[in-house]
Amino acid sequence: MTSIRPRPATITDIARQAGVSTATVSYVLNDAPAGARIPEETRARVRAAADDLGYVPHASARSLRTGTRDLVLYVHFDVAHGPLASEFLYGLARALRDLGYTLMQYGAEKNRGVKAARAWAALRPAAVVAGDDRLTAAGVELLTKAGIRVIGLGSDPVLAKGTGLSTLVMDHHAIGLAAGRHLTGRGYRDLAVVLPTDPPLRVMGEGRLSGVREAAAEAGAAVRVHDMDYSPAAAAEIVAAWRAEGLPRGVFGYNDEFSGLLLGALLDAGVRVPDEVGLIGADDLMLCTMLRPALTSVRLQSESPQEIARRITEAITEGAEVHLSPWTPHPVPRQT
Amino acid sequence: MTSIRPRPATITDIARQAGVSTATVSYVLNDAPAGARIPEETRARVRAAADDLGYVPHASARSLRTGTRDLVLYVHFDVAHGPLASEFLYGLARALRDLGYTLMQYGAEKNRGVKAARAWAALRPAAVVAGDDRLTAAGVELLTKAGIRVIGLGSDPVLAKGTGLSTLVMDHHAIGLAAGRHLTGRGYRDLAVVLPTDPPLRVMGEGRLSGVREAAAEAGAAVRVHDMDYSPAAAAEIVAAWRAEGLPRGVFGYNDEFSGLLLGALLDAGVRVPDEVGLIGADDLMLCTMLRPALTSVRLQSESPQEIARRITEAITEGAEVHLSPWTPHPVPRQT
DNA sequence: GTAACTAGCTTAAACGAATAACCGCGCCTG
DNA sequence: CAGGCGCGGTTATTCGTTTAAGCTAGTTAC
Repeated sequence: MTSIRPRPATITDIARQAGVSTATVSYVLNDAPAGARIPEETRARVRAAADDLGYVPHASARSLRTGTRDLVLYVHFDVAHGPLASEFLYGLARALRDLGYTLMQYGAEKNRGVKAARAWAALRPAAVVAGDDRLTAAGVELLTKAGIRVIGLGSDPVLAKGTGLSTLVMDHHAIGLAAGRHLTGRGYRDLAVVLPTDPPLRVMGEGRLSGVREAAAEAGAAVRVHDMDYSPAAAAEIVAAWRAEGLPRGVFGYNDEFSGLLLGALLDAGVRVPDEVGLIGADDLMLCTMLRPALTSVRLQSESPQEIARRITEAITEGAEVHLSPWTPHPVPRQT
Repeated sequence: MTSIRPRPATITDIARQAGVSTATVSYVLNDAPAGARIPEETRARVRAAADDLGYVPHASARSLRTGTRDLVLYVHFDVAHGPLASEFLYGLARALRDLGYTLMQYGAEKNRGVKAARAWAALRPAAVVAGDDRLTAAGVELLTKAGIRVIGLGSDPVLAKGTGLSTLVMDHHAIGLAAGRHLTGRGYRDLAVVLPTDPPLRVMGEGRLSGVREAAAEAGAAVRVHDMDYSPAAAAEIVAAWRAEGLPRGVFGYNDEFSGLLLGALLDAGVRVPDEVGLIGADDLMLCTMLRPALTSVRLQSESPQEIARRITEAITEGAEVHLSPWTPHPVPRQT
């Protein structure tokens, strides 16, 4: 097999075909002011050759020469694949593109800290957005020293202040507070909260729990806490425990999916929802409208992606630390 | 603000600090055979300098020089955000990395055809995996001419044969066949199938429908078809129509999420599931175990990501057309 | 005494693109 | 007729890296 591996056309190829120098080609193709004196006839010849050869500029050769970085790396955590995260990412990508940046998702590496940071830095992005579970101080320092802005997803803005690390967080306390107030607002004084065992989720769960605790304190309600992994069996176990020790009146199930599992287990145990136990999730997934009774949830309304993208580019161009928390929670009451 | 924008260290910086030439640095850092005669003492000096400066090689400068492409672009379709797609992608990324490639997701562009192809080609990937809704013949040709392999997600392998386009498809007919046989196997002879209105989903839905039709033909069953968009209202409308014209005995709801909506609407209408209407979804999401009655579903078992990655690299290195269909459907019976 | 060899490097040329600086020619002006 | 200038480009350098080819001082062989 002597298949000639096709080579992408370069400006040199165009120059040869159009009978000009590569400089001329570059000036024409970029409409560069320095090459303003090139007559239309030559321009046309160059453009025809480029078209004919199917020329596409070599992005990294260009950025090597100009020293510009337009890549923003998004290292998603394992949990970031719901419709909520997906839509956020999509909007952000579009907004960043409109500002001249290219957002790429890069999620293969399980490794974290300096090792991961080196892999990211090799790509010379302008910024990297990464889950805080991937970041270590040494890793952040390596990136920062290389002129790469780091935006920690879920990192604590208070801790980050002054370290050069920017943050993009969901205010989990506020989510828990909204959920808790919804429950206490219904008159429930005996609350239960589910805390996922999966480590990245657990951190968020603890933030949400503290919000529920605040709401409970306001209303003089009690709060029970239950570890749960994401499985029907775990949900059944918790419900069994409730049967034994007495049902809670209001439950915050961490999010819609954990709440969905709990709801199934409650119904299996013959518990009447919401007459005996009220339930609220979070994320307001379509799932809520599939369940019967339909699940009450805390919706997270995001700021406009344009605004978030603008702030991120601010961090890039001005080297500023930005701290974003673009989601506002509000409860969506349904049947539970 | 005279913040000196930090510049990543280069081999030139290391060379200066270690008092050697850049060639030596390169030889040492790459353990190159050509530089085998460099004594340990010099090596140590170079490595110390590299460490000290926090050196990370510039991936695109390197690949510019060596002419190697190790990037695989994955242009996800809008629908690719379920746990199924997520897990597949994750495994693929890891497997490709182990083979020396870097998988990146690049999903911002709504545009398709030649315009999108140009954007992808600018990044000089070794291959691009893209939804067939993003591909046009002209776009594929542009990429192929630039030596970039194209793998169409969901493209028809029969049509692609000989065009140079590789394919990675889900066998929707087989999914529909499995679902249909499950329903006819329960003795149902009056079937209904839901067809999403969203264009990318619709194409898959049609494939699944043809599978159900085959199963129905085998058993002498009738098949009704209903358009549905992904909303509770659309589900309620279909159920209302069924009430009017007579309930189907067995329903294939396209996937778990559409089936979940249907289930909710059926229960709202007082229909007993599965006594009056049997229901099966597809994807076997955790959602199935949250619903009551728990949703029967068609699970898609994927081949090992290593094998898929190997085939993809085969397409890259040998320029071969590969046609993959790594998912096998089998029904998971639950309560519906 | 010199050719041959080795150790330990360095020099220089690429890769694809951008761009500052220059160059030859024709024409006009003083 | 020298000098200047506009036109239509070209030359050369650079970005960070790799790598083939060379170079020098010292050692060994004959």
